[in-house]
Amino acid sequence: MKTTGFEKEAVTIGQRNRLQYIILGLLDQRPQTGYDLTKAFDNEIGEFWQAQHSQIYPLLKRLEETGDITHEVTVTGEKLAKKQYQLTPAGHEKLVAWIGEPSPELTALKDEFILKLYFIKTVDDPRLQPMLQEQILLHQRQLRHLQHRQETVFTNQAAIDQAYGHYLILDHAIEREQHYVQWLERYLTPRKDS
Amino acid sequence: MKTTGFEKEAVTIGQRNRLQYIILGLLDQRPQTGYDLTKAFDNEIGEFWQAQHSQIYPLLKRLEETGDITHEVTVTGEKLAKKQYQLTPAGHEKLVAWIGEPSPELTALKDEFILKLYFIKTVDDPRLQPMLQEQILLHQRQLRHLQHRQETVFTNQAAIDQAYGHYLILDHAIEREQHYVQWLERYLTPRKDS
DNA sequence: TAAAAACATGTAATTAATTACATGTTCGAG
DNA sequence: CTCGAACATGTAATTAATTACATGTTTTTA
Repeated sequence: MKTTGFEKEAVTIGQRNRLQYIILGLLDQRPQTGYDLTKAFDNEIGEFWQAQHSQIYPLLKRLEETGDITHEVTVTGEKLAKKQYQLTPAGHEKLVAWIGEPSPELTALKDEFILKLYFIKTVDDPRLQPMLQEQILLHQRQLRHLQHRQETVFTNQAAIDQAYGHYLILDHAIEREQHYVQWLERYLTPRKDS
Repeated sequence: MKTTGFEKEAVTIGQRNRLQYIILGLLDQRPQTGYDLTKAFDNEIGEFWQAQHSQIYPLLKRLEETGDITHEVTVTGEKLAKKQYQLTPAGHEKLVAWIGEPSPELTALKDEFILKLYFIKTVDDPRLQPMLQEQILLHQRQLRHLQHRQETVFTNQAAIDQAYGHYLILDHAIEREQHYVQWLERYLTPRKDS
């Protein structure tokens, strides 16, 4: 691959760019604009992946160049032009291929609290208990948020059957937060009543 | 901050650069070389943060410029010069300040398997069960690895007392993997005996 | 009806992080 | 004594991701 001299002409997308697959997956559900895709990260996708519009718009352009998506312009009102993107057959294949690939990598979790904990050397460090308390509040809040999402999104069995994967990951996230809180509470020393 | 004209002269390190604190924290334990720090990511730190030497060496240079660390050169054998880095009082303060700050952000977990699951729409999708099986093997392996680490690193109470935070995060990681495997197994449909 | 919020789309600058390039030394095993 | 593994330190190129800059339209609400 180093001797052909053609590599620079190819529109290449980094192998580890997983955002592109999220975009393909979202567009597989229905045609959407860049704005719509951006909004999706405020809602369900936001629970497990983050992206801003400044990353999405350029990527849409690249995906169109690689032939994975196309767009058509629709005009709302007098002059506001929206670009509705949709998958091409090639884009759909690419999505299916990605889902079918093995996922042999462990999550690279980058939890700042865990990082700080590592540098707490002794059980009686006065910073430990306040840190645990802060994290309990944080994760209890996240747990309530996730439970609320589950209650509002999956109100009946039909909703679960139509978006089973989404149901699974929300269920997984809820359990993860429950266990996180339980773990934190186990190491929290109750404060004395004064 | 936008009108002084002096900003460009300051050596600034991005606010979210948490690798610098890992380096400060590791150097707080004992003076070390860039190579030693890199090795630390192959071992315990590697469980929850990743960095290559190509990121570490330039950062050591910047931390020295900002006055957080200093180094002295020691020669091994005939001519191999090692740079032993150590914290300055300013660097120590910076580490302490960071640990003392609140950590109000949730982990941005970027789990490719979870991402793929989101796009599985129905319970009878033939890709689902193989995906669950693959992840069970992956997380069982990780669980065994973590348990082995715990058994070898924390062989007695004294070891726990000296590195309590490390003990906590290893304990946390083990429980997280246990729950992950349990969760996966719950959705795994047993294969029929043929 | 005026203002604010939401809709809509982009680029620029910077930083973080990975992969590849590049070089040389020391130590231990065979 | 030689060869390979581990020690040791850097830079370059690329990609990913965030924050800031930049502009304009439509809809809702006060």
